[in-house]
Amino acid sequence: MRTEPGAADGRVQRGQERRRLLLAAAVRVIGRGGVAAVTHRAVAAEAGVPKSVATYHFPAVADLLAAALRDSVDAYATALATALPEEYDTADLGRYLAAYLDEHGARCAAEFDLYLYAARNPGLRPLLGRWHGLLAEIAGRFTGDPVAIAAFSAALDGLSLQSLLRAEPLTAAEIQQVVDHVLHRR
Amino acid sequence: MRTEPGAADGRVQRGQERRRLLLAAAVRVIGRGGVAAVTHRAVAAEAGVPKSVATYHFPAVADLLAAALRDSVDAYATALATALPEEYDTADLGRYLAAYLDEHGARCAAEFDLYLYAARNPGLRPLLGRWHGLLAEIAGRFTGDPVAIAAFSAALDGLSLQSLLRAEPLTAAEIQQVVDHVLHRR
DNA sequence: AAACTAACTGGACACCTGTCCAGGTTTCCG
DNA sequence: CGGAAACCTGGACAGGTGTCCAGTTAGTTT
Repeated sequence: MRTEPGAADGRVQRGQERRRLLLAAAVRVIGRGGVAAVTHRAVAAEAGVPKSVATYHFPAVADLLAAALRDSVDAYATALATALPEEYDTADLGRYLAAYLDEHGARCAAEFDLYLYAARNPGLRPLLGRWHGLLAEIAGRFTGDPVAIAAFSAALDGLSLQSLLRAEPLTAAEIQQVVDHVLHRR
Repeated sequence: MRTEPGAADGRVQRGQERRRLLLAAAVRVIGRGGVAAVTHRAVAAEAGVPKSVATYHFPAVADLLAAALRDSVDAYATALATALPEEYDTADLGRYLAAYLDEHGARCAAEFDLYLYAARNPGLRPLLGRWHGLLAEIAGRFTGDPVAIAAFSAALDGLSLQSLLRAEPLTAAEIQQVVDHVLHRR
């Protein structure tokens, strides 16, 4: 029987699973030590696989970082889509972001690190279009004003970043207050 | 004649001048390749001095990064203080930030990189208190509302960050629009 | 002028890194 | 069943890195 290109394959399937394992490990490594800490060896050790597995799936370290960025944006988008109810208000948003910052601070730091990495590698910037599109779509649920959307998007990025520098992460109430303010809802 | 401790000294003076030279070089290196690119050798080469000069003034690379962070915040604060008139409005603010992002994008990227570095090294966080104080002070000129101040601070950070990812940096008008919006001035 | 000391320097060391590679294993297709 | 293909692996190599150090220079003080 003929298999379509990219169809199910025991080898390929296990390979791609290991690939995902490596990318998850990479994000943890970045969260701990920044993009600088990403090496084939460190990521492989974090994933609990031999070093060569990393060099096989990602011949160069840059490939690993690019894939981690893509994967990271994807993961955030899907997580957001499944965690928020169909109809949500700014309180839901505040709760979700606060929980994310509290539980996954390292992951959030990793995302910003990859963000800056993309800023210095223009070839990667298109990958972030989806991220900004997501922010704009969320803001679009509350307002049609393009300036308000831009302000919302900037404020969310800024809030997340500032949260990383505080001893205690931001609370849901703090986030909601700022979001409501930015959306002119008070 | 007796010299006070820390008084003018030919050796010390030249030494501190060279120290500043190294820190400026470090920021350029970070702007180009991120914190990861900071090595004694790379910074010394960028500054045009022998490698040992860097290791003498900053025994460990971590010392170099900490000093670069402190220096960077200081430089930004003084630059802002001298570039803005005594009384300024949001248009002045937009113009200043737009010019900064346009001319010193790499430096701005370096600041965010150090920002994240500090997030992962809690001992450095106090150095950023001055930065946030500065933002709060600026916002305080336009409003007394603490939520508006927080929103302003987050939006400025977010705007700067997003500007780094665009093909063309943000314009003064775009920045002013968002700032006015966040300050509820329209 | 002599002692003192901060600043400077090149070199050395062990360690870690990216990348490549030749060979091995498992799975799948014809 | 046989070959192809994707995966996996340990090792090797050259090159870059942090850090230390003994020795030198040149202001400053006494």
